[in-house]
Amino acid sequence: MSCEVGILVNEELMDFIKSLYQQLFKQYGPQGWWPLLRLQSNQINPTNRGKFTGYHPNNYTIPESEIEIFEIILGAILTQNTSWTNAETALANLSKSTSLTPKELIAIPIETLALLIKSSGYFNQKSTRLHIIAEFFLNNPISNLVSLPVDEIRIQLLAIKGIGPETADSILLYALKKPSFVIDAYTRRLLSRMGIGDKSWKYQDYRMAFQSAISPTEENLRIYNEYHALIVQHCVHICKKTPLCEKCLFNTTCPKIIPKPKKKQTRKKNFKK
DNA sequence: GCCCAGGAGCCCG
DNA sequence: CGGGCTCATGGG
Repeated sequence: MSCEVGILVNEELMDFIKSLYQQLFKQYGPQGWWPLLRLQSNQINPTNRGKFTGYHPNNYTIPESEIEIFEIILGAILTQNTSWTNAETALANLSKSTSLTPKELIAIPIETLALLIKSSGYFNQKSTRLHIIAEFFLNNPISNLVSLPVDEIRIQLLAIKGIGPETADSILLYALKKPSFVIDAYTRRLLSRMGIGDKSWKYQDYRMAFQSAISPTEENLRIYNEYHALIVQHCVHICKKTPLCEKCLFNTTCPKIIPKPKKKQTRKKNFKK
């Protein structure tokens, strides 16, 4: 199925991808990604955090300002390999100490930044990377960036330390409203269990499969937005690491290809303590 | 205590 | 180019 210049996406696969979207949307409805702090019904505090109230189903005008765009960009970094709950707490802390602008973010010392975002994990890495990203957006104003073609913005984002393919596509799609399909671990898991792809498939192979089936146009922007969010919704609750196939809407059609015994998460031996 | 969460970079053969 | 390691908190 794969070749040197990427996978061959045939008609059957494209139909599958289009059909998968229809079924997910019918099951779960509009998801309203990406969440914003201002849409939280209450301020984040120890009792309401993690309730994911910042979503906005059926409202595709979000984000509405450069501040909100930058908030999404920061959130995309903070949530890397981290639950949104922990990233959200970090973002709320940041917003209390600064307006979320590149300029003000750079003014915060790295050490201070690290303390503010502690809850998101990897705080030493992420604090330095937030500085790098803030500097990029200071030198490359969003108003200029959005006028460029999506592929060109993507290349620029990927050149920034701390932004890999998934984060770049999340920023393009949810912050900059550019049609770039987001692939994550959930997407790979869902597709592989349904018999699509194999170990040779890389990020770009999955991305191209989706983008061949649903072309990256302005009019498909909403579908890109919802599709990724729907996959997350489905995989968090049903197609989990240990899947709940009995509750799954694809129960009768999915081949349920569950790969090998999962290897344990690497854990640092703590000798000095 | 364990596993996991909306990854990415770097190093090494 | 692929595999393995590192980063690290908070919730279940």
